[in-house]
Amino acid sequence: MTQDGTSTIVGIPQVTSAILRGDAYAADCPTRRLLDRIGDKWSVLILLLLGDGELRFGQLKQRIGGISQKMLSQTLRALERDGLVTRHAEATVPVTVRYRATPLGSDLRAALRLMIDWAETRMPEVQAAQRRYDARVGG
Amino acid sequence: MTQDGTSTIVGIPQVTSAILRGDAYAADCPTRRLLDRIGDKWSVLILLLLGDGELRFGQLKQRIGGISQKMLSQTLRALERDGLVTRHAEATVPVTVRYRATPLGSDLRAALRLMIDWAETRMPEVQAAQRRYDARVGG
DNA sequence: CTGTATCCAAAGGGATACTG
DNA sequence: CAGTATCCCTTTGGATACAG
Repeated sequence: MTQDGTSTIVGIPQVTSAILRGDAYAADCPTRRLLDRIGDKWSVLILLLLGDGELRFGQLKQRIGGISQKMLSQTLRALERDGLVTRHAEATVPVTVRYRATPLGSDLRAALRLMIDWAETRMPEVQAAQRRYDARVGG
Repeated sequence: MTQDGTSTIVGIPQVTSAILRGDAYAADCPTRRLLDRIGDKWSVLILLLLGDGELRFGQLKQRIGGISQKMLSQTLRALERDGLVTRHAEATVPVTVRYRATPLGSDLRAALRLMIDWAETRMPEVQAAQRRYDARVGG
């Protein structure tokens, strides 16, 4: 901890160890950037879907309601760059592209599942809390 | 599955069961909205910090590098509304406010920890993948 | 200390058109 | 089919000022 109350962490800052030490999270922490990407709206859904095996671009697009071609393409490229999915293009006419999760991506998917399961099972409690809050604020 | 290829799910759509059925995720699925909020950049960090016990507004602000007063305030209110954190204001001068995670919030925090731990331990692999990707695309 | 309100710049992301 | 490029509107979020 430096004198101004923030910590300067070299190498790969570990957010959890920063917590244990009582340090501040560096704003430019690589782990935080990665966290932003993997917690991303579309990344979560794509990884979840790719747990079932290979899927084609169009299949992903169809099954993720509301995603635009641009965002799907963009997110897939980011996932590929991070080593979370692989892309295989077959030279058919028209071209066939298949995406699948890498072992690294599958591992992340397992962690994300927990978050998704939480959201699904706890949704009623969240909605009840919202109603209570709104009633309290509104009244 | 309706004829246009999308599914209309009533009540609380379950994304995982939608996957198992091969249905599309509804774009307006409440679970997806909740997922967006809990995967949010700031929510994750706040919940992580509140696992240690109570923290004051200023302490949170100090320990989360780069968060603005506006976003901290805004995110805390959203978390409170969802029943994930509680807010206790003491009528001191100036006022003292303490936040802590609810049981529901703590439970979510456990799930988020897995995601964070993944990010921290797998970061080297992700960075290696990025270098490989950039080399392949650049070259 | 813990907020809220406002302004405004920057980023996100949809729609559309086009290509191998 | 599976993208890329562009336009442009919308949302996000920081900075600042102000208040209980």
